[in-house]
Amino acid sequence: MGGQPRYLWVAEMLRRPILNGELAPGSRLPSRSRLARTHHVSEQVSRHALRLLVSEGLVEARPGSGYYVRPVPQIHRFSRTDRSSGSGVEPLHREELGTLTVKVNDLVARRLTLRDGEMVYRTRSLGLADGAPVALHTAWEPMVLTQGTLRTPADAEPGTGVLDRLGAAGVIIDRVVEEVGVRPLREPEATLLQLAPGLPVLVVERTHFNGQRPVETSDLVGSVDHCRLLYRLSLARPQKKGR
Amino acid sequence: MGGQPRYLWVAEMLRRPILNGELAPGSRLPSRSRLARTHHVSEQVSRHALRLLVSEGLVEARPGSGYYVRPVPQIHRFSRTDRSSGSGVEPLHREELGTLTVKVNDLVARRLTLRDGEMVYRTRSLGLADGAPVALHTAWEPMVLTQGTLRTPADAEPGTGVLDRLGAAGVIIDRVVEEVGVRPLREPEATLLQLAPGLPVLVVERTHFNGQRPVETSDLVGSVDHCRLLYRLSLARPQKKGR
DNA sequence: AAGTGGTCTAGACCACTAT
DNA sequence: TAGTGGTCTAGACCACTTA
Repeated sequence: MGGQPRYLWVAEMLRRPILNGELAPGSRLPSRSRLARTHHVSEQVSRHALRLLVSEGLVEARPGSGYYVRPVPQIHRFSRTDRSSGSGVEPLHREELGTLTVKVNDLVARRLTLRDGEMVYRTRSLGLADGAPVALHTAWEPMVLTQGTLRTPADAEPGTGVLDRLGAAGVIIDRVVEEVGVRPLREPEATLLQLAPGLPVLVVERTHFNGQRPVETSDLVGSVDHCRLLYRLSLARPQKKGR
Repeated sequence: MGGQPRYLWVAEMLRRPILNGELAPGSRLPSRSRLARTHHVSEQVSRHALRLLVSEGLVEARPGSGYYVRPVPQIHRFSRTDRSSGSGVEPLHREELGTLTVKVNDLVARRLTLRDGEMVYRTRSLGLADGAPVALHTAWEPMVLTQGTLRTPADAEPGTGVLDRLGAAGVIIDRVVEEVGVRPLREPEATLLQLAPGLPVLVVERTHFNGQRPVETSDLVGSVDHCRLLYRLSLARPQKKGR
C-alpha cells in the first residue's frame, strides 16, 4: 500500500478501471460498506475515496441507490462571436430565473464603474441540455439606463438580446470585452447548477461597452467538462509591421 | 440553522467575511477544534466545513500551523486579440524550447486537415513569470508550407509571430479560431510546467486559417489560478434585426 | 510542550431507493 | 424490508509548526 493515505489507494483502485474503460459508464460501483469490507479499511475511508471520485467528476452518487460511473459528458460549444449576445447560452435551452433589483457589490461596481451601493438589475438564466443545467448566466445592468421605460431587463420580452434591448433604449453597444478564467464553484451557483461547490468551473466575465462606458456586465458559469468556448476572430485588416 | 447540513452552515459563516474582505488574505482562521467549540458542532463537522473552503480555493491549510485565508494569486491576462499572435504568452517572458519535425497525431491532423502521418514542425515555448513557468505553448505547422525556405519555425528569427513569418512566405493568415476549455494536465506538459499531472488547466486550441485552409494550430496550456484570457471584440457593424 | 491539520476507527440516525 | 448515500458523534494517533 505504501506510505500514501489509504483513501487515496482505494480511490486509485477504482479510478484505474474507470479511466481504462473496464468499467463502463453507468455501471454501479461497490457500495461504501462493501468497499470497506473488501479492501479491509474502515467505512469512513471508503467514503472518503468515493467522495473524492465524485469530486473529480468520474463518479456520480445516487442517494439510496449507489455510486455509478458517470456517463461521458456531452460537450457544448458556446460561440462567443455571434452578434446576438442573448444570455450567452445560445445553443442551449434557456430557462429564465427572473430579474431582481439589487445593490451592486464591489466587484460588479468596479466592472460597471458605478459607485458602491448603486442599484442594478440582476438577471439570471440557466442553460439546459436534456433538462439538466449546464451553464448559469448572471447579468448586471445599471437601473439608470432604462428605469421607467419598457426596455428594462424585467419588462422587455424575455429572450431579447442586450444589444437589441439597449439599442432600442438608445444605448448603442459597440464593444465587448470577455475575460475567461476558471475558479471554484461557489454557493448560490452550485445549487442552481446542481453541482458540488468547490468544483472548478469555466467563467466568462463579459462586459458590454458604449464607447468607453460599460453598460452591462455578466458572468457565464459553466461546468468544466460540458462547456467550451468558441472564438472566431477575423484578421481582415492589412498587417502592418510592428503590430 | 435551518434544514441544511451543519457543515455547510459553518462554512458559510466563514465564507461571508472572506468574500466581503472582512478577513484579510493571510489571516488565520480558528482551528478546527476551536471552531467546533464556538459553533457547538462536532469536530468532524468543522473539519468538513474547512475542507470545503479549501476545495473552493478560499482557504489554505498549513499542517501543524492552521487554516489561512488564501492570498490572491497573481493573475496573468493573455490578450487574445492583438494582431501579433506570437506564441500567445505575450505579457510573459518567453523561453523557447525549440522546434522538432514530427509526424502528426490524429487530433492535430484533424485540426490541420492533414493525412495521418504527415510531417509537421512542432514548436514549444514556455511563458515565465518571476522565473516560474505559467503557460506552455505548443504549435504545429505542416512542413510543406515553408520547407526549404528560411521561413520555417526552425529557421526564422525566434520570436517572430506566425502572421509575419507565414505572411513573408506568401501564406496570408486572415482568420483565427480559438476553442477554450479545461482539461486535466497530462504528462509531458506537467513536467514542463512543474505542476502535478491531473490538475485542471486552461487550454486554448488556436488555429490560424488562410481562407478555409488551416495553416497552423497550437495549444496554450496554463495553470488555472494564474491564467486568464482577454478577448476584446468589436461590434462596429450596424446591427441588423434577426442577427 | 502545546497546538495544529491529516488521517483513521467504530459506531449511529435519517431519508431515500430497490425489491 | 433491506440496502444505500448523506450526515453526524466521540473519540484517537501521527507528523508537523510554533513558542
